[in-house]
Amino acid sequence: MGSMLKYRTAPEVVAEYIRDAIYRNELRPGQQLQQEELALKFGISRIPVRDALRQLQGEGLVDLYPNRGAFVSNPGVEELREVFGLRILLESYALRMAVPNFSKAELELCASLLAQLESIANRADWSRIDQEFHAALYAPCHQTRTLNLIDNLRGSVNRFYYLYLSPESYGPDSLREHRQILKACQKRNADAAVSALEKHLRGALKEVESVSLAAESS
Amino acid sequence: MGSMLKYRTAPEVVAEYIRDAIYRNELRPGQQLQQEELALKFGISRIPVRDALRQLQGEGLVDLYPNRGAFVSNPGVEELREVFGLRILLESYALRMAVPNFSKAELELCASLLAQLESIANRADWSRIDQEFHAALYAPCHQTRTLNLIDNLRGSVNRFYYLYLSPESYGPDSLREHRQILKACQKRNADAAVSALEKHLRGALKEVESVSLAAESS
DNA sequence: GATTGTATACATGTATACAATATCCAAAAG
DNA sequence: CTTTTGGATATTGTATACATGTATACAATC
Repeated sequence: MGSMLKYRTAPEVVAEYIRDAIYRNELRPGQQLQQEELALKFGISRIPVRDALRQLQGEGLVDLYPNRGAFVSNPGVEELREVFGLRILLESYALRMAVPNFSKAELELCASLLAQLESIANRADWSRIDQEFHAALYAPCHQTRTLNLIDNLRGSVNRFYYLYLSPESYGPDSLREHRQILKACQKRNADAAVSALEKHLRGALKEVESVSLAAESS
Repeated sequence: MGSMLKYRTAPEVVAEYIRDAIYRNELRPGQQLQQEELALKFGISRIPVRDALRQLQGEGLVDLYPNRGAFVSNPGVEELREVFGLRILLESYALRMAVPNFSKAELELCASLLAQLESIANRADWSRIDQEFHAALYAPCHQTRTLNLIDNLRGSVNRFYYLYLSPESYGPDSLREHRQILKACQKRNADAAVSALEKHLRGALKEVESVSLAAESS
């Protein structure tokens, strides 16, 4: 990490709030984000809010239209398919590099996160821990730009996964695949790990597709 | 600004200028970008300049340090290797999807750009046409986010390729590989095209590595 | 002499004020 | 009745002014 200063600037605070709210589906796709409203909420002026929105645009979470405003990005089915294609490509790439590097501690972290997932019912916690589990899987590849890209891609589509689906519907399959991935990592079997991960992502895409298609035709 | 072409907003104009200057190595890696100076240059205030810098940060061309300023990004050898790894992954992916889709017109565009490359001596033109040739190769995959990612990755490292090397040194190899790629596309041979592209990129990485290592040890 | 503390200059961060643009709705024309 | 047009309103875009943080140079201390 660049600096150890926990020093957080106003635009970062605002960006983090909006990002989190989008992840939680508190802010819905297509919804407008008004500068004045956000400025009032944080007791600041619109300038740092604009900085935050620019940053989020770079992450693909927000679309900016000149003189019209900022909107939570709302990808169609085609774009979702494209992003999932990229995720499969990049997450497989990162996982394959990570497998030979896993330390004992890193494997235990994954196992611990998986254990937490096994005993979770509510949507918000599942989403957060799921994210952490995947991040822990890829982290040992030690490539910061790659990890950032993966984070962005996951962030821009994962919210659809949790938008309408209940943990009961996606939980069992997802958990089984998670266990397969981790077991393969423990055995240092990169091919098996990647193969299980791909199945996992293709399953997620199918769920998201059905939800998204239903939403578009309404 | 004197004659404001209505085709873009001020931040975009500034961002494009800086981006282009970085590509041309007019602005060197590590160099500071002062808001006031840029504002004066364009006859505007610092606010739209700040917007432009935020945008460029998202593209990875500029690093922003709070209360200290904006600097042209200056990746080390490790990061260059990482980005080239990502480029090989993503550009191969895009090219493989593009090959079956090439129209006659698209193939002719590539051929025309290649012909221009054959007869170019100066560095700046080579860089621009080379960029266009590669863009034309991947465009038929019709995946906008993928193409944007590739553009960003190319932009953040390609400038090092043209920083110290003379066209005489990289021209011949590069041209031969370009011809191989295009020929394979014309024959709809995706494997051959991707294989030639990978060789091309690995060669470029080697050149950049030697330049960058020399610069770091100085 | 080297290191630490302090003052000054300068660049960045942000608030306020104003300008430009888009949106909305009512009134008029077809 | 539909379409168009004009202006009122709201929101974004930008300039100016002020506040805050950082770096450089110099003084004080060990």
